[in-house]
Amino acid sequence: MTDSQNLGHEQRQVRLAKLKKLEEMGINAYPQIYRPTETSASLATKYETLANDTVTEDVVKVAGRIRAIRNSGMFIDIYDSTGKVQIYTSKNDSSEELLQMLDLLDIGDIIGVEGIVKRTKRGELSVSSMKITMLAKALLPLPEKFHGLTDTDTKYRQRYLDMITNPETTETLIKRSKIITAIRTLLLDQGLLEVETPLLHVIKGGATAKPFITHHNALDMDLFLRVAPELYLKRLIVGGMEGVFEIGRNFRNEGIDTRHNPEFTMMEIYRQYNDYTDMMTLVEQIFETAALKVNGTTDVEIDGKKISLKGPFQRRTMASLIEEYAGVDFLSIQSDEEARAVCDKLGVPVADDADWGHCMAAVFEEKCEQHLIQPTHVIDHPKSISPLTKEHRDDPRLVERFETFVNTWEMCNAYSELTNPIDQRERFEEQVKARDAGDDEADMMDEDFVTALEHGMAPTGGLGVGIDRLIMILTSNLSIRDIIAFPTMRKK
RNA sequence: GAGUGCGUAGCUCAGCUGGUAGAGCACCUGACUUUUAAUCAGGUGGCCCUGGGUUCGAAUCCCAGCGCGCUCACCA
Repeated sequence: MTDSQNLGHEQRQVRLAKLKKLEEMGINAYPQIYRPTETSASLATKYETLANDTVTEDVVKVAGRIRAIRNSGMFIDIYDSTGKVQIYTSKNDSSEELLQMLDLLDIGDIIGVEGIVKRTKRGELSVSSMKITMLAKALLPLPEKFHGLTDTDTKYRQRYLDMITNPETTETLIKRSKIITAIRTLLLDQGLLEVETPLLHVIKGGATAKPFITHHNALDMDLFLRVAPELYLKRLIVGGMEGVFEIGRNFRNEGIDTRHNPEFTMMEIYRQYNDYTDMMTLVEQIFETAALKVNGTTDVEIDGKKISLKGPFQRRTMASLIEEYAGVDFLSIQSDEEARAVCDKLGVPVADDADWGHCMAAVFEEKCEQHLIQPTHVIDHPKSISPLTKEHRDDPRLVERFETFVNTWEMCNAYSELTNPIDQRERFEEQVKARDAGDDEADMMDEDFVTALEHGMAPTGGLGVGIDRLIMILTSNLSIRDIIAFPTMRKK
């Protein structure tokens, strides 16, 4: 970046001069390796009982980034991944070499320090330096440490600066990693197999969403970045795998806001001889396990709302929620025309050719979602908005599907998977019709997938979990950009 | 995509109804073997986001653009 060369011009010049001086002293300011013997945390544990104003005889090596220099270098705070270590250097009894190095240090430098463990009069556990080794000379100044970095643009574009100056940013990213590990462990323990399926799709399918399109040169063929892994994971079930899951990125070419990033992390799970009720239980296990693992409790608070992730979650049919919040018994409506008239009366906008199912979904979104704060499985969706879902065993207008809502956000989407190839072909044909009519989010016909079903797929339960939103809930963050290390940004 | 707010030193922010740029931290010089956002004295540092316009004069007012936030639309 030519940008960085202009940044902090004056302060950069000062640091370059110090770097030059190090070179003249025969010091490599970016050495190959340094191996500390202790961390901030290990020192704190080992010397917990060391009394104030006490010097040990223990020589240790620590390393970290300089965050503060006080009293002309007498006290230096360095931070490693476990916390702070104070470095103490007395000018009175230090070598010429050490004092010279002291002069060349700046806030932001990464150094290694070999010295003796002591606790100062004021009670700060410290390393009394004998030798300071430059491990990485920083040429640019860090943001001010008291306020930290607050400019959102810089936080997202230069996340490392955000991490260095705002510990909660790092904590959130660590939690993110732990949540995913906890879920992965749970699923592996249940005997599921973690698999990988293509990100480059020849046919867009598995979700109603606008895709990113890219091009393969050698094949001279357009490809879609996947909007969902669903259709490939099901092929693995057809092939005989008992249960599979994939945690990975989906790409959807849609708007960016506090809950949407163009690439986001989705987890999908498929298990033979399960239906959607089994998937509800699995959702509860996943949420509870992740919460307990990273927070030690199933209680969370987000946006001032207290939420309990302890299962079982309430199950509510979409129809019953509509009845409660909109006062309409949608199941008694017989025709598309009547459904559109009801929407009109409720002030819910729908397309002129919207069918009964689309109307029902629209009313649910407008009138019900906003009330779903505590975890709720919304079950039994209309068929026409669910092209990959098995028909409901009690009502052919509905499907065996649920979406789990928390804090009004859709967290999960799950079905008794559609396995009937004849039915699946018809559903695809309806999607193609919608697509031809201008709905570029509708699915394409996937002949190869229908062929797979024609070979026979066992009854299967499937579940998709929006991992980013789960992480938002578990870390009490209201913006997806705060739980993704590098959110998508406009080119500067 | 629409509405709206913001953009001033490396960072965090002031800057009134227009009069030619400020603070704290950081940086430099010095003091103090003391600290915990160390302190004290002095100093350096600015394409006031970009481009137009109004005006004797614009960081300030107007228009357009760029970037970011928020809300809405689309969606998970």
